[in-house]
Amino acid sequence: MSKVPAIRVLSVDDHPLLREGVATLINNEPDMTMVAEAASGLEAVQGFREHKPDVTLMDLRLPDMSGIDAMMAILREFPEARIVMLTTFEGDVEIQRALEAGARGYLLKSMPPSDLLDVIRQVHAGKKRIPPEVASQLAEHMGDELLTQREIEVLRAVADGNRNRDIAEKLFISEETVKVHIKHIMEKLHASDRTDAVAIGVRRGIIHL
Amino acid sequence: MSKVPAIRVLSVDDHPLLREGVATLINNEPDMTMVAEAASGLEAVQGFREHKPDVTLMDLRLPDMSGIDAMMAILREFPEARIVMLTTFEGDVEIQRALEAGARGYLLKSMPPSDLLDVIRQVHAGKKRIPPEVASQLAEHMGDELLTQREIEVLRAVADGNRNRDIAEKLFISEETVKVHIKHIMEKLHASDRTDAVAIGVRRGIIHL
DNA sequence: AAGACAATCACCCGAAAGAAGTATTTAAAG
DNA sequence: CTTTAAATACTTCTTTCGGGTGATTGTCTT
Repeated sequence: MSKVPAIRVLSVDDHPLLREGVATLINNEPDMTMVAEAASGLEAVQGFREHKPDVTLMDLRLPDMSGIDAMMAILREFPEARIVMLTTFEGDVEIQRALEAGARGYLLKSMPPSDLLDVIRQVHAGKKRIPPEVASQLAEHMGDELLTQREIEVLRAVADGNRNRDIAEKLFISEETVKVHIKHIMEKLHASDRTDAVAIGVRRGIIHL
Repeated sequence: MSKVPAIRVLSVDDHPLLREGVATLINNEPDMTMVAEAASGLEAVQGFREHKPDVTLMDLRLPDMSGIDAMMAILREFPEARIVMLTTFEGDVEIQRALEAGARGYLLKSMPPSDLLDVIRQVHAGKKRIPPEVASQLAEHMGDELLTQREIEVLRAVADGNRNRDIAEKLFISEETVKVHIKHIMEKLHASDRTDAVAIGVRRGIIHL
């Protein structure tokens, strides 16, 4: 019989226990093997360089940089890298950003391990896999306009408790312009006021507290 | 030589991979054994009734109820239960509530597994263990006055994007009273306005989005 | 070149929010 | 039985916010 080489996996997560769980799961599968672990974005890039895993499982929030940034760093160097996000539920914007940046899959830590194995195999075979829970969350806000970079800056400043006048000073624009930005933000997010806008922005992963 | 009975552990977390990691870690220790797992608060209570574990590891956010509520439910029935919170970082208020409600320890998922084992042994021996990272976070807001239940209700309503008038209607009080509550909230949280109050409330674990 | 969009600024106006003070009622704590 | 704390309510005053309308500039796309 012909022996197929095992799928070599890299796990990136700042929770040792989670990595341990992934390692146990992976190494119990005959056709998979865990080749490395990383607890931060930098470690992830180094680990990828060193081991060239077939599939990388990447958490979204890491101590040094976001998982998306870490993924982009890897993809710049290895465009054919197969990376799957594995995270607790985040807003639809995070999901979208991850997929646009080149993630081959998006898994939730609450999913059954069998789904995880399934997606790893599919991604290794060159496919993309987005589970229905994630896809439907994504579809929820399909038509919605995205905030511009400037609007996100303003929203962050609002979330920090700044008045319009303070935001104007910090961004070197007039208070009137700030108001226009906030008006657009509230329209795009369907928010009733600035506080609601911040809450929605956080829920959807547009900003972080 | 006398054989000491192993420490029997129950793990409560809605992430299967995390539970798997805990199980692997525990079962690799000669003096510990994993007797059950639970993915929700209800399962946790049932699992405790059935197995009477020596130490219970409990996540803070579960699908059906908060980990603190689940812990309180268990403690009502078994006051001598030894429960340790094991979670990602939450606000100081969550930590305080957990400890006041009877948690014997508070661990972060980002800590090294050896710390976890250490705390389990200490708690099993009847001690309480709060790691320094957690303790210092707790000390940060030691002098601060806590929000009253009513104030938390109002803050939740603010976070939902309600105007003062709407809050007044929903809580069956006058708009003036709502203003007084919000003034007190902002003073206690050192917030510059209602939006800041919501942001701080979320960061400190007083409310959730 | 035309059109679309993002970012900028201005002026007006009414609605809301926030600051400060006073006061009553009830409930808990001493 | 006081004292304290929480929740309630009202008045006055100032500041801030948010809606509407309109305009300019630069960039990018078609």
